[in-house]
Amino acid sequence: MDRIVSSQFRDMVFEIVAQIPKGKVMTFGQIAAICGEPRAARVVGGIAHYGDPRLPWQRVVKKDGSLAEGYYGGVVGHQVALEAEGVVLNNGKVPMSEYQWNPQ
DNA sequence: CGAGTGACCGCAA
DNA sequence: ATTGCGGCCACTC
Repeated sequence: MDRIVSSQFRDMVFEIVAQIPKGKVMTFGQIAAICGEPRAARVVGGIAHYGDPRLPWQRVVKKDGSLAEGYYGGVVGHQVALEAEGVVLNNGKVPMSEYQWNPQ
């Protein structure tokens, strides 16, 4: 097991999001839980907003499969970005059972 | 430096 | 099913 010596919640989220493969999506709560704080889902959202816009935050969605509201262009732009990645949305939501990715 | 906000999640009524 | 509240970390003013 490799431990992230960065010891920064923010850096941890960056690594995880950056490692999400194309066509896959993760939830804020899931990422936060992997970072060690299953209740800091909101922190991930804040980091996403103030973090590196170059990271594929578009692959990060809510726990129930709905999309983020503060993404560039709104939920509409978010949906388009996901479809461009090869993710098919159903009823405006992502079938997590098929696209939710779990880090090794 | 202090206080407030934020792209969420889970539970309770 | 819907609404309201608490909780965590980082960043901005």
